[in-house]
Amino acid sequence: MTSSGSASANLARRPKRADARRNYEALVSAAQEVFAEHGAAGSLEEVARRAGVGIGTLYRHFPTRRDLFESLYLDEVEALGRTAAELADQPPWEALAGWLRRFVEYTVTKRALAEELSHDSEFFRNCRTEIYTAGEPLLARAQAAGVARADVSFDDTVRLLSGITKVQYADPGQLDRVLGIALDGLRAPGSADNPDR
Amino acid sequence: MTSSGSASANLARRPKRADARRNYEALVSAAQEVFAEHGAAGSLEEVARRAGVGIGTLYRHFPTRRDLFESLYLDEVEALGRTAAELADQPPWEALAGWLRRFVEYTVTKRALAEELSHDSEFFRNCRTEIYTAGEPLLARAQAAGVARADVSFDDTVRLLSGITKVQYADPGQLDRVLGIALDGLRAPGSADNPDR
DNA sequence: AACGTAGCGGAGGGATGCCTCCGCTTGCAA
DNA sequence: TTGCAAGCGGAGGCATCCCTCCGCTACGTT
Repeated sequence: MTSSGSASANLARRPKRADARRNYEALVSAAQEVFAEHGAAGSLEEVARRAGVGIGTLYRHFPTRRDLFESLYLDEVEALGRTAAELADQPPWEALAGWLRRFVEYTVTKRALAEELSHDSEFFRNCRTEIYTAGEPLLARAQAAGVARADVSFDDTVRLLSGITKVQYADPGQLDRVLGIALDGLRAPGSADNPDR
Repeated sequence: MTSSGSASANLARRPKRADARRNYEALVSAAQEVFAEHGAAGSLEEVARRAGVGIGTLYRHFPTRRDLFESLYLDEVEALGRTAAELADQPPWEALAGWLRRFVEYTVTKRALAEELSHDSEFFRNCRTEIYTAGEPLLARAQAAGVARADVSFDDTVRLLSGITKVQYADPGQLDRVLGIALDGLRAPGSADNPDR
């Protein structure tokens, strides 16, 4: 199972022997660190090093770089889908804004995903689909309710937010401010209940 | 002259012998291509290859990677300064928006700059300063005139726009739309003359 | 306690990048 | 035309990364 994958598949891949699972987990979190720091081009040897594990071990668990990416992101992408479901009973704008905030919060530590999202691998095409399935209705609903501007596609939105995740900020507050600007730009011109500004 | 540099310095560096100047120019434009494609980590050997020049030649003209960056960006950063001056007689919002659009247009083909702008080298600190000197007053003026929201710093603005330059777009129209959203978010809530939406 | 095997680590070959060094080439001044 | 310094190219040493392979280790089972 190397390309299509859904949640259960990811779980099923977790190895069973105790030491193996320990290493697997160490690798995943080392990889998150490394890719967050250096982007998708981060070195696999550094990942192994940081996980305190031989390079051979990394390659047995993740025969290709892509396998490693999959394990990193599949869970999170699905969580994004769940978040969308949970937000369904919020008012349209709050639902959209909440989901987008979650989107940024998620990818900001994982620039590699955003980086890769435009690339053309089967796996990432699936991730894209899953994300779009989750988020697009939220935008549509907000637009239908007249609280999000109508001349914007979900794709536009994702790219805008992806960009936001890609730069470094002086402090978390700045990210919040910048994100606030973007969300505000997304808002329909007349739409009222202006919260905090 | 490897660190501080202003316009004339950059011009002065241009070599005089005909073949040398030819190579220098080929290198600069090859470097623009390569860094636009691969980001700041692009390979110098690829630059030399693409310029049709030996690697030794590259290193004589640009002893360090940074020297190469300087030559690429100094001119452009200064052009950004000049643009700010030219826009000074426009209404506050148009001046700000125009400059920011120019900023994006400029960096979008040169992600490397945005990438490096946060790093801590003397040269890029100078670029930053120059950019801030050019743009900050435009924001201040727009804020004073009540057409740009007041709770935003110029630094916030630059990061937002830097982010926008960092993702790939399906077509130029999309970049325009996304940029439009961002600029709209930057706008003061009540500010009237809504142009195109 | 003993054993079979899943799992481990890292040596090492191939590729690529960085940068230096030095013998050859060539533009141009006289 | 000639001479020579400025300029050129690329071989090669060093570092890093990718990925494979194989002898050793130790987990969990019986």
